[in-house]
This record gives sequence, structure tokens and C-alpha cells, in this order.
Amino acid sequence: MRNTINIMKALADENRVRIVLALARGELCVCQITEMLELAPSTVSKHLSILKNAGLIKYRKDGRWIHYQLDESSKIPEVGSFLEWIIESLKDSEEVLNDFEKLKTIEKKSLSCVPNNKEER
Amino acid sequence: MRNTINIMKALADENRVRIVLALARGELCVCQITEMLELAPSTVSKHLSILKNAGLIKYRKDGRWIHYQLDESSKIPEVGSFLEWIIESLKDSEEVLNDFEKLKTIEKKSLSCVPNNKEER
DNA sequence: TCTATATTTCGCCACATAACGAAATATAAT
DNA sequence: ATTATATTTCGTTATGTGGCGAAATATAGA
Repeated sequence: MRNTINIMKALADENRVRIVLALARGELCVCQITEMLELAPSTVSKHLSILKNAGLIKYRKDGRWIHYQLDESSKIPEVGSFLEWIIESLKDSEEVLNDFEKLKTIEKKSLSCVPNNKEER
Repeated sequence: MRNTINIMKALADENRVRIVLALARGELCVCQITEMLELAPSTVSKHLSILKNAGLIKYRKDGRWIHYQLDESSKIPEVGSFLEWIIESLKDSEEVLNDFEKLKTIEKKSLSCVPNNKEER
């Protein structure tokens, strides 16, 4: 039950829900999430920490950049089916579609973490 | 999205999760829920109110008694599938099984709301 | 090494929340 | 009508939470 409560608590915040739905679209760097949410980097870092501790997301480092993705094969059994549920529930919601549009713009920008920007360096 | 966040917030509390799982077993009266949770009646009332406002439960009055049940055909679309998910996730958890045992004892007691007790009056 | 940048951690603050007891409300019994 | 009982609402308190800026940590570049 602790696992389930942790998942519920992790998702009891709109910004964290938005992060999860954005990650459902594909892996993102902290800086992209920060720009999408328009929050302080420290706030975003705290949100990501909560999601990670609930077993919902995982990360990989790439130099100074940290990329997060949904942990669909989490060692916590409930996570997989829960992510299916919430993504299905919200995939067409207005806020999520707005975030997707925003992410398209963010991905076009020359953020330092963007792969093609990196390759040109 | 508002609906989903409300559901997440409603379930971000262990006692409210326990209520939902107890109601999955069948309709209960406030007094039974209160005795199961071992909380003040006013606290239980507030928890039930939150669950009701999230669209997860509904009630019927029977004189002074109020019986609550899960609202599986809630007008909020996400509720049905969400309840399926959480019941499936927690049906075998220790805390929930303990509550079921407790409820068996409570149902044997002559609480004022118990139907056969009422019939004998 | 020093400087720059990305991210996390820490400390603080305003607001939210769960618990309780008291009061209010609703219903039944006498 | 008064008394009893079940439940809800209100007010208070202690604890939790989301946001921010500052400091710390991690990595890259000059």
C-alpha cells in the first residue's frame, strides 16, 4: 500500500502530472521541463525527485545534462498499469496538448542539451 | 485534467484509500467506517466529503443513517477505470485485508445501522 | 586553475491539509 | 415538546507541501 500512496501523492500536483504526460511523449532534459513549466529550476528539481522516489521516472546523465524518462518497467509493480491509466486519461486534455505545442517550440530552440546542437560543437 | 487531479488528491491519503477499498467490498454506513478507521466522526465525515466531491463515492440516507458506496458509474469519466486500477492494485495488501477482518467483526456487532438489528426493532 | 553552466540541496515562507473537539443540523423516540 | 442519536460543519492546531532564491555540487571549457 505504501507504494500506491506514494504514487497518489506524487501525482496530487498538477505540475508533476504535466511532467509525466510530457515524458510520455519522450525523454526530456531537466532544462526542457523547466522551460515548459516556467518554474524555478530548484522547484522542477524537487518535483522530479518526488516522481523518481515514487518509482515513476528514471534518469541518465549526459555530462552536465540529465535526461528523464518514464520508468515503465519500474521495479514497483503498480507503476506500469498506473502510467497506462493516467496517460490514457489525460492524453487529450487541453493542458497537455498545450504543453506538447510548447515542447515543439522548445525542441526547436538551441538549448544546450539538444542533440544536434551538441553534435555541432 | 481537473478531474484527474482531484482524484489523485482524494487518494493521496491512506485513510481515504482504506475507505475506498472497504467500500469495494460493499456499501457501508458512516458509523462502520468510523469504527474501522478508529478516527473521530468529524474526521471521517470530512474524508467522505472529499471522496464524494471527487466523484468517487455516492450516498443514500436511511433515517439518521447514511450509507456510502463506490460510484462506479460516476458522471466523471475517469472514475470507473481508476477504481478498477486501485482495487486491483491493493486488494491483497496487508492493510486492506486487516480492514476486511475488522469489518467482519464490526458487522457482527449490533450497530444501530445494521439491517437485522433494525428489523427487530 | 579559474570560469561557466546545469542541476540539486537547503532554508524560508505562505498556503494546504489531517486530526480533534465543539457546535450545528437532521432524524427518531418518548 | 424534549431528549437521544447520527452526521456534518466549524474553528483550532500541528504538520505537510509548493514556490522561490541562495548555496552547494557536478561537469565542461578556457
